[in-house]
Amino acid sequence: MTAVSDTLTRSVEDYLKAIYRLSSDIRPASTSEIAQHLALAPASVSGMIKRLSEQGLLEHERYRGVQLTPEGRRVALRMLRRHRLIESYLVAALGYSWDTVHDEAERLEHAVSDDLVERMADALGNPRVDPHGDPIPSPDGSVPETVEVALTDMEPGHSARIHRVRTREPEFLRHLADLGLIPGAHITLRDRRPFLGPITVETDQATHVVGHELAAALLCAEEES
Amino acid sequence: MTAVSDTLTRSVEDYLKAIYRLSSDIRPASTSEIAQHLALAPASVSGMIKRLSEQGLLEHERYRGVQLTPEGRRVALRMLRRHRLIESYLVAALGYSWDTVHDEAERLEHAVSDDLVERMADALGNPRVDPHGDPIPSPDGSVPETVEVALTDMEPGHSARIHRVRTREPEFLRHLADLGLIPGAHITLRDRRPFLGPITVETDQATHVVGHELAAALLCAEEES
DNA sequence: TTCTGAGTTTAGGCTCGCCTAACTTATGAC
DNA sequence: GTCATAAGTTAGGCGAGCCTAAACTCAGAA
Ligand SMILES: [Mn+2]
Ligand SMILES: [Mn+2]
Ligand SMILES: [Mn+2]
Ligand SMILES: [Mn+2]
Repeated sequence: MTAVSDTLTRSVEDYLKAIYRLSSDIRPASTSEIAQHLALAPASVSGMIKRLSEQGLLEHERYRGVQLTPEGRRVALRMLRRHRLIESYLVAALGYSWDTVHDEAERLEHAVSDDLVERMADALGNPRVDPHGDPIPSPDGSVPETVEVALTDMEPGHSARIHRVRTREPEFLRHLADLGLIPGAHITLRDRRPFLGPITVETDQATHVVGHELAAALLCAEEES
Repeated sequence: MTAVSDTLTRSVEDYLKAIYRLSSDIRPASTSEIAQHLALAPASVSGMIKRLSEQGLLEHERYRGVQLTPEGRRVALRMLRRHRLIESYLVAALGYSWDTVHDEAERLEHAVSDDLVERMADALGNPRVDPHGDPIPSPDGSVPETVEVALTDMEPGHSARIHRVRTREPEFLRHLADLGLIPGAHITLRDRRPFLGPITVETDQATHVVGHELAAALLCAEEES
């Protein structure tokens, strides 16, 4: 029983996670995208792609990009579960703040055993989302689907609950927390200026005018007003 | 501020830990000892020794062995603190048993940040020994000295408290726990047969006749009877 | 005092994972 | 339809970290 996942290096695990994020059923991930995401030279990525497709972890169409095989996806989701549970555990059990957990999890995800991950999950009561609102894949690799809309795509006057925050930058995360724009917060879109202009959003505590980029990072579930 | 410890690989950290264990002020660690301890070929160890002595982490006298420099010792003690605190945390916070924590700690020690280690220490109230009774070096690298004697070196009739258990083998550890021979246990040596013969030891619960090897793994602090 | 064998080192080879430089392919502007 | 250019691939190199095989060192036995 030498499962593929027993022999994977840290690099390989991070490649597969990156490709999972960057590709979809309809769109492969390009070499340069992957290189950018992992801060590597495109040539290095080409080399790794060759190895991983020979190992059956991804499908490569030359000059077109890559997609994960079912096996590759399995590994990616396993890493994602680890990463997000570790983040959750650090926040809930060790007093970390949501802007500092990512780097720690990025390393620990490769070092923990399945046993440890499940113990952390149990200790937390098997949470379904991590501190940033990202869904935690189940051990069998299923990811709960949710209907989410970016704050930039909502209509003025509509209300919603913030589900998820799409950034890992500590400064950005601290700023969002300062504004009360965190997962679970109830908000109403008050105004939206055209041409990527500022957005006025009301929380239960205050009203903020924020930039388009910030608003685009907030994924929300719309609610009846 | 590029401290040496920022650029060390997992391998290097494990080498330094091994050399810390195998050498003393009066006795260097030999190539073959290190190779044995890390399950590597002696030739591989020779190569690494060359690199590490060039980096100033150890002193090498050709054909004689190695000793840590102060810098090398600093790194080794930092790893030992990590290892033992991780073991302690896994047992105290996540329900691990003392026979299963070692392998997990052996990997995690290389992945955790100083911040995380100190958070775990705080969560546990800064313990001074790990689940096996091994002392946890302080952040500044000092190790509490204790007077310990192996059960095999005690005189019949004398009483003691078990301080420390010198093994990492899960089966051995489970057996010791079954017999109640764990750190903190109060014991009295009843009989000691010559020529590495069996040893009769009495705990507060029962009396056991154990082999010499087992008794040699129990480090005790003698008490007045 | 020589010799021999255990222990140590060197030499050479391998994979992984990265790099830069040079080349190849696909694409879309014309 | 050509062709410039962006994107992708190949070629070659390097360090880390391991290996085996061969050469060397040294201490103790003869
Ligand atoms: Mn990672
Ligand atoms: Mn997250
Ligand atoms: Mn280790
Ligand atoms: Mn221990």
